[in-house]
Amino acid sequence: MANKIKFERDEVIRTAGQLFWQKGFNATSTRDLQNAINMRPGSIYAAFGSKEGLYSEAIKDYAQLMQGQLITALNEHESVLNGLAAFVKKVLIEDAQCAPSKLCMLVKANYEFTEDEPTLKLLSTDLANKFEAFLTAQFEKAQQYKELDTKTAAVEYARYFQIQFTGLRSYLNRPNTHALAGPLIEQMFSSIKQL
Amino acid sequence: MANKIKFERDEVIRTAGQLFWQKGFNATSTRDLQNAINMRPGSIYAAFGSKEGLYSEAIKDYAQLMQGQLITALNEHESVLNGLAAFVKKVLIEDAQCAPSKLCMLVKANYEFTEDEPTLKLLSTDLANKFEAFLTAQFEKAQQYKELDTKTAAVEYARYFQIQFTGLRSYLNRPNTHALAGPLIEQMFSSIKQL
DNA sequence: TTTGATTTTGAGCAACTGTTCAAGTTAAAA
DNA sequence: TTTTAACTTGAACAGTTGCTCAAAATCAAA
Repeated sequence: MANKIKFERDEVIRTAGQLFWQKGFNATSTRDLQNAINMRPGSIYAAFGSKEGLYSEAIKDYAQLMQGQLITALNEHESVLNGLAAFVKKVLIEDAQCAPSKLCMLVKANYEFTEDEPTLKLLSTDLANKFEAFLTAQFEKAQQYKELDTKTAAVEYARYFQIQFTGLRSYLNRPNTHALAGPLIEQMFSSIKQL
Repeated sequence: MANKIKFERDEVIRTAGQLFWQKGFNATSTRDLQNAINMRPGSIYAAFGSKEGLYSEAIKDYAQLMQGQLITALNEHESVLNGLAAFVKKVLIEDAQCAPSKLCMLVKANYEFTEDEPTLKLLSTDLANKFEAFLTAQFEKAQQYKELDTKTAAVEYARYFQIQFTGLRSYLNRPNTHALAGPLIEQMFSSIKQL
């Protein structure tokens, strides 16, 4: 007894997310979004409430997608550290060409949002903390498997990993640095083992 | 034979820079700037040409200020590594409270600008490269003073330093992480020495 | 085939954006 | 004191922004 929704919600969120990831929240206009997802303002606002609402869905989707990629990489390797390295290589080398940005969308959010966008600042912080918790669990596993020393707490490994990963992505965002990706990833993991 | 300029150019650039540093380029409106520097549009555009022009001056000023702080820290310490550590501590611990942002304005620029802002993207890249060159020179000095092994090239030390520093600042931008600053800086420098 | 709840459309609003420029103000030089 | 080039002012413009809402389109149920 009604008209049916004519768009695939997940697909729309994914496409909008690609734009947001590339240009950031502020630099993405609602007209940009309308064109990208091929929806008129009325439909967008009926489905997502606001530009902020759509962005929220998009960044949550991104975080879930990333965690999914990490889980896949971990499943494909016996060693936790090898799984983590495979994930980092996939993101920084394979996906680097086709992804909307070389930077992590979560970190980009962390850079963009200040106290005058409290909702989105909080959301990005929350997603980052959840990712850290997931990483910590993985490093605990690595310690159980005797891959890493237990003198350093798992959460410290997780922090160190994120600092390395974020710093590395930021550096590789500069022009003409692609060739450095491989060696710098090696360096990253050898320094993790030395922690 | 004229009216005199009534504003201190350097002071205006500094104040505008603080706003840009805090909110980013896109989120800072020209009205925000007008209020902050207490100038009317006509004067601003006569002096700086455009919002981009003012931002350019501001980010160049920031880079120079930072390099000045680093030089000061290096002069106050016999050891290059101790000088670098003092600089990092000053930025991440002392200045962290009062600075407009916990993040580096150059890196923030690197995160914000895409190919549709080619001028500012290029400028931020250029300033980052110049900072790397300066850092490389310092690590060369550290090697000459036998503070660091010469097996690793100075430019690799400089890259590693930047990756650590950027990653660390990004991490410390998260809420409730201030207490971690000290230990993480120690960790950073012990890992540099192990490189 | 009609009904009616639901979704889609897109013109358009009010606020904000970066920027311009004619008019006013200033102060050194004549 | 007058002149005049330089600087400041702020109203206003044209374009963009996020968003609304009445009207049109849609389709399952009656």
